[in-house]
Amino acid sequence: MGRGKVELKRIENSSSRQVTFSKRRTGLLKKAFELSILCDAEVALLIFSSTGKSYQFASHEMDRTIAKYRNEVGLPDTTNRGCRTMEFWRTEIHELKRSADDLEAQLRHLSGEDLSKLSMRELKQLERQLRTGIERVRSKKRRIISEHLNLLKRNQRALQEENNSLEKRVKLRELQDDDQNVSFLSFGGTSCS
Amino acid sequence: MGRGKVELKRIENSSSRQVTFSKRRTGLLKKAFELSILCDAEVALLIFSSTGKSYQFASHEMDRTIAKYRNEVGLPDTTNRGCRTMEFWRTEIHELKRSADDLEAQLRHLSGEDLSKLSMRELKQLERQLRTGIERVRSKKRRIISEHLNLLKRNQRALQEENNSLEKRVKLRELQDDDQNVSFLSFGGTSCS
DNA sequence: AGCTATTCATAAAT
DNA sequence: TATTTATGAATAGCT
Repeated sequence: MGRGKVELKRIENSSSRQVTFSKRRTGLLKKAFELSILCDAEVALLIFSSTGKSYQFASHEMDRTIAKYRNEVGLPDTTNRGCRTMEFWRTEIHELKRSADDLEAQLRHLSGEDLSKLSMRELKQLERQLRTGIERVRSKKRRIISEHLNLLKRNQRALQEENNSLEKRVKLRELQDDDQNVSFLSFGGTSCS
Repeated sequence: MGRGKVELKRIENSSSRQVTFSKRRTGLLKKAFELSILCDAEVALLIFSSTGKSYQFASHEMDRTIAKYRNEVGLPDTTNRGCRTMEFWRTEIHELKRSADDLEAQLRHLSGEDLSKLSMRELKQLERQLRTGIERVRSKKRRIISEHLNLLKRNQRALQEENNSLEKRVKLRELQDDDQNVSFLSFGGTSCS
């Protein structure tokens, strides 16, 4: 943004670098903040300028977020002792419960319940979502039915063919019987088993 | 950015929130990266979605940056651990996550995803549920629209009445003015302000 | 620091 | 989810 693209490499001019650092740092911190608010996310951001000055943002307790990171990455968390750990788990569980509640609310909405607090726009989104869902379900059903039909047809064809061949054999047999009968009648041949 | 401003508050619609989270997270990580390159800064960024998924960026070794932060903030870090109740919390969390997964699966089904394992009977149930849902949503929409219409009509009627009364007053005033003009012309009455 | 001309990011819709 | 489009934001280069 600005008057021309910028190549992604260290800005050599030191004062430009400083100015850009200042502007972009502000922008980055703002965006981190916005993400945490808009999307209910937990965000921690640490920035050190090349001259060593430090800037941070943390949507929650910084240590907590770092602990979470450590936990995620695998290493046991080095920040705290027992009691705080417990607090950590408690929060963790609380959040999981909250997100479960959220999921349940979504489910209710998709079932057409609890609609009273939704705006027109949200209702429209919901309807679109439901329409997409129903269309997919129907399409899946059609596929299943058509597969089933194909199967039946194939079976039918096979049965038909079997029928034909049996019929031929029967006719053949009848012809043979006739022949034998003829033989029998004509020459008094032996009986067949 | 995008089609309209966005209020800085948690996005209530969960799927919008998810989409926005995904987009903004990407943007934020990119900007963090650019800042570190362009300005030769040390940047660490931790992001956790509200459902607990984790994303990070670190221009240098993450632990190094975190240690730098701790040093900056004052508290040197401790490497202590050891709660035996931890196993309990772990289980607790595991169960919560499982039930959340369950809810998510249901949601996916209602959105027409992951249908491959469902039987015909289940698909039919799903379709019925979706139909019910969509019908309820539509009915809610109709109610809102009709209420809105009524409101507009009432307003319109009120405005019309106000118009009528204003019109009357204007006519009255015109009549009075005419009278005064007549008076003025006939008897040289004083001017009005 | 301010000021634009531009490029970017992204909310909605598809 | 990916793409597209319409718009609001961020910011590079100047002053």
